[in-house]
Amino acid sequence: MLIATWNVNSVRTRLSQIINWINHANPDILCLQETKVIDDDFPIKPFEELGYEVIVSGQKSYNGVAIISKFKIENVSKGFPNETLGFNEQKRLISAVINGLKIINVYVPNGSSIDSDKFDYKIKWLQQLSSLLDGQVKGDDLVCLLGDFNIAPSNIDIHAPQKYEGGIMASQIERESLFNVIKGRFIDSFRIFEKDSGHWTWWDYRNNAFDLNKGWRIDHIYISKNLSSKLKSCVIERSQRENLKPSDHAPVLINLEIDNQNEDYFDDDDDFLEI
DNA sequence: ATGACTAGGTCGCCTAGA
Repeated sequence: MLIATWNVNSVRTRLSQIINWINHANPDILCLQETKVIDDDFPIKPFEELGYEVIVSGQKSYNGVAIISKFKIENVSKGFPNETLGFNEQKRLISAVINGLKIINVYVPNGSSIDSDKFDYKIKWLQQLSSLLDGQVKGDDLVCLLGDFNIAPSNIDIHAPQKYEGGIMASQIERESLFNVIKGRFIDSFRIFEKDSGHWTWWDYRNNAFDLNKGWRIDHIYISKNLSSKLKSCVIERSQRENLKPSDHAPVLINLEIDNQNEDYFDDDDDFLEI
């Protein structure tokens, strides 16, 4: 099963690029962030015509997340469970169960700068996410937590770590907050296959950053530890950043060797007959 | 670097992104 995440920076502006990439990469599940559109205006039809189901949680101008799936989407949840804490006005979280796998698609706040109110919001948002996982994810659950985290987990995830040390997306408090979300429950899919620096998922639109390959790795696909033996690959689809009028982020894609539940049942029958 | 790009909203500048 191919699972992808992509901050598209407006689903309507990027629609043809997204459709082209789906036709090229053929993901089973595609999680989008920064859709920048209210639910009624989300272009669902082009995805349905390709055989996908779509769930969305969006707002005007900013934020917005969506899950696009070839398989049946169940147990849909939008935002955090406690509506009274004020973390659901910005549409940054959508989750569902697909083929028995819990998919949690996040668009973590950027935080602006570390001395801003937005930074406080980012840290508190991550605490909410950690609490959500504490409350809802049990030891044997199969979980994929993916999206735009707006945090480089370590210095090797930044093209010039010394320049950005302690700053937004690189600060210790953000990394600790992310660690507290992950804390032994998940593995970073990309780092299973690539230990070196020089691999980015985001390049600033400014200063010719992509041509100079001055990027950051801030989009991540975390899988629960019980899925580690199923993980076959994790790649950054860097070529999408070369598109005309691209998103500033590239998609990230994993291959998890788990099948449609119905197919599993057939496989089990075959095994039984052979015995 | 009070900078640079890009998108969306209300409209010729603002917020926001990261």
